[in-house]
Amino acid sequence: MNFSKRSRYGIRALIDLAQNTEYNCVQLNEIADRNGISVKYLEQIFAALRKAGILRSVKGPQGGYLLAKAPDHLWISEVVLALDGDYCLEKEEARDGNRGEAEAQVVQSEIIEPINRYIDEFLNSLTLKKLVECAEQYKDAANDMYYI
Amino acid sequence: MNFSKRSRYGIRALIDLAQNTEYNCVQLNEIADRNGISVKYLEQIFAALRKAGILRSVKGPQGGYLLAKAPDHLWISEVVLALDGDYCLEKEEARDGNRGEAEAQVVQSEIIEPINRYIDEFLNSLTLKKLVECAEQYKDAANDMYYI
DNA sequence: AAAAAACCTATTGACATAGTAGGTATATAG
DNA sequence: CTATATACCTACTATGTCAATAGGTTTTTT
Repeated sequence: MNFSKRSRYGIRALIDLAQNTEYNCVQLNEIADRNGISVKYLEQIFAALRKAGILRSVKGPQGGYLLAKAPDHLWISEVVLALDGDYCLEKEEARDGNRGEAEAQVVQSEIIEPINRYIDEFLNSLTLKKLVECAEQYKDAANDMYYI
Repeated sequence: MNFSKRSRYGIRALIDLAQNTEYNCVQLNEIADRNGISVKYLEQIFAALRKAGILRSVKGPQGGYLLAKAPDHLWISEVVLALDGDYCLEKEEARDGNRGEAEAQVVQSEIIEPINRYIDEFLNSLTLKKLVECAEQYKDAANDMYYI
């Protein structure tokens, strides 16, 4: 049970991008560098985000990436879906016919489904904007530490 | 993001065991057979459950397995922990020093931790007894279908 | 003594993940 | 118009985990 690096890096990179864009695009290698992520790996991640309509890109010198949506209309569920495919836990089914069907059904309805529902609702209510605000708070707090 | 077969099979087998024990032990191969699970694989699963103090075993003819605890005192979190180790999502950390530390921290505190908390509380409040009751309800419902 | 059960350890095949490598295409700046 | 900076594309690889299989040994009952 885990969250892939792909999604984690993608989300971190989007937070970074949202913070550093000033109507202009931001270069992928800058983002990769600021976050300690392999450039080549982040390329693949951004390709998927672009295909999903989450990012827009500009080629050539001074090119880079832009958010295709406002951060408060970009849900984290979309991002995870674009990067990892369906994040729901796999359905539990008895192998053949009805041997152990009741038991499999119970695992499905009493464990898998409730967890799926929670994660789905949770990621569907979380926007990039929220995460960016948190990152700013965190940075402010870290800065304050220096001045005490 | 998924639940392992190991845990799924383990839980299903425990539901079966709880339903079929009558103060006597139940043979592993019967459980495996009833649930369409490989005997050899279930052996490994039961070995782990025994080491975790969830099952007791009796060797020799007429031997088999018994629950080591009452079903209403056996939490599903224990079972998953015994079979898969820690089921919490891995911690998100910036790779080196503080490059991207704020972003990594946000992923950790705003995504990973809330999901972990939910799953932990959920599995910690779910007992085997509850699952057995559900399985019985499900079987009754399936039986009723025949008589309509 | 034979058989039935648990118990133990090693091996395997398939697959996914995380990353690397080496290029091509396109737009801008000079 | 050429060099360069950027995105874009496809293939490959190393590692590890999961799900199972295989082939035994040990213990206890009958």
